[in-house]
Amino acid sequence: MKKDLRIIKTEESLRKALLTLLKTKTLETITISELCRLAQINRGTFYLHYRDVYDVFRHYFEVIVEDFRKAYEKPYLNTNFNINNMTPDMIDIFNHVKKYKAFYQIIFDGKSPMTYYYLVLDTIRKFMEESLSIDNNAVYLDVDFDYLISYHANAIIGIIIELHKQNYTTPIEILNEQLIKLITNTRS
Amino acid sequence: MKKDLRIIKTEESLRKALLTLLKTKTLETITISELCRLAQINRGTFYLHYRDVYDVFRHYFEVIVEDFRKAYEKPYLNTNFNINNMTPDMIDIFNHVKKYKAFYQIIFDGKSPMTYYYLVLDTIRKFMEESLSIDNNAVYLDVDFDYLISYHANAIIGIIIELHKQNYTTPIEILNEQLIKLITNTRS
DNA sequence: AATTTTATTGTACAGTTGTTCATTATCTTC
DNA sequence: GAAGATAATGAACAACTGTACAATAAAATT
Repeated sequence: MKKDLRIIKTEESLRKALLTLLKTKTLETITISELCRLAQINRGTFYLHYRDVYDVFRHYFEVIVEDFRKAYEKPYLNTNFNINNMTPDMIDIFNHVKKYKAFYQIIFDGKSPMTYYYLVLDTIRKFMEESLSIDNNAVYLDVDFDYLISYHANAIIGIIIELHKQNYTTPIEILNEQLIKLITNTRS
Repeated sequence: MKKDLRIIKTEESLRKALLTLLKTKTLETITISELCRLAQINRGTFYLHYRDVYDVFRHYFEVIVEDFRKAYEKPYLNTNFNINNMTPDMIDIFNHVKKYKAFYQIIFDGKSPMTYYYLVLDTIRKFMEESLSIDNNAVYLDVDFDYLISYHANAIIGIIIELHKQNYTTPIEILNEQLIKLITNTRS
C-alpha cells in the first residue's frame, strides 16, 4: 500500500509555501488563508492535513530534528557510548544548530509553542538513556533514573538557549569546549 | 500619579473571567469574545490591555512566578548564598509547583508559548548569578559565566519538566532529595 | 464642583477560522 | 484501461479577529 501521490503533493506545496512566506514574515503572522493561496491549495483541504500553521512548521522541523539526532549521536558512536571520553572535535550539535539557525530562532521564540522544544528534549533524552545504560563506569548515587536524565538533558538545551540569547554569535569551537567542561564537571 | 481605577477594574474582570473559564476548558480553546462576554467588557476594550488570551494568562502567571521566586530564594537566604550547604528541608520550590499544579500544567503544555517557560528560567538565572558572584569557594574551571548559568538553571527546570511528565505524582520529599544529589554532584 | 483628561462603549468592516456537503478530479488496484 | 476508492474543490455558514472612529462615561486634576 503506497501513499497517495495527491497527499504528498498537497503537503509539499504547503510546506514549500510556508518556507517562502517565512522569508518575509514571522511564523505567528502567517495565516492559513494566505498559505493556501500561495500553495494553490483549497483551504478546506488544508484541514485534512494540518491543524494550523504551527503544525506545518512542525512537520518541517521534524526533518531537522532528525538531523539533530544524527549530530547528537556522533560523539556517542565515536566513544562507543563512553561519553566521558568525548573530545571537542567529536561534537557536531552546535554546527547543526548554527546551520539551521533560521529555524532555531523560531523554535526558541517566546511566541512559539513548547512542542518544538519537547521534540529536541526527547531526542537528547533518548540518547542519554542508552548512554547511561551502556556506560558501565557511571555512578548514579541513588538518583532516580528519569529525573537524572531530564536534569542533564535539559541542561544541554540550556546551552542552546544561551546561544540563542547571544544571537548565535558564539564561535562553534568555544561552544564545544564549554560543553565538555560543563558535562565532565557533572559526573563524579 | 495613580493608576486609573477603570483600568484596574477592566483587567481584574478579565483575569477573573479567565480563571472561571479555565475550570471547564483549556486555555487554547478560550476565545477573546467569550472572555469579554463573561467579564462584561467590550471586546474593543480588551485590545487596549491585552494582545490575546495568552497575554491575560501571562499577567496571571507573573504573580505566580513572584511566588516561585520567593520559594527559590529560601535556600539561598538560609545558607547565606553558600548553596552547597543546602539541606532538603530548605527547599520550597516543589511545594510551590505542586501548589500551583493547575497552572504549571498549562505552562508546560505543548501548545503553550515559550514565554512562560522563559519567565521561570530567568528567575532561576537571576539567583544563580548572585549566588555564583557571592559564593567564594566556587570553582569555575574557565567556563563562560552566561553558559554556566544557563546550563545549570535550565537543568533545574528539567526536574520540573520530569515532574510534569510524571503528572505531579512524585512526593515532595523525594524531589528535594533528588535535587540535592543532582546539584551537589555538579560542582567540584 | 467644574474642567480636563482618559477609558470604555457601540457599531461597523473586511478578513480569518473551522466545518459541512455535494461535486469533481485523480490516484490505486485489478 | 476500467472500476472503485479516495482526495481535492467550491460554496456556504456562523463565529471570531483586529482595527477604526465617533459618542459617551468615568476617572483625575484644578
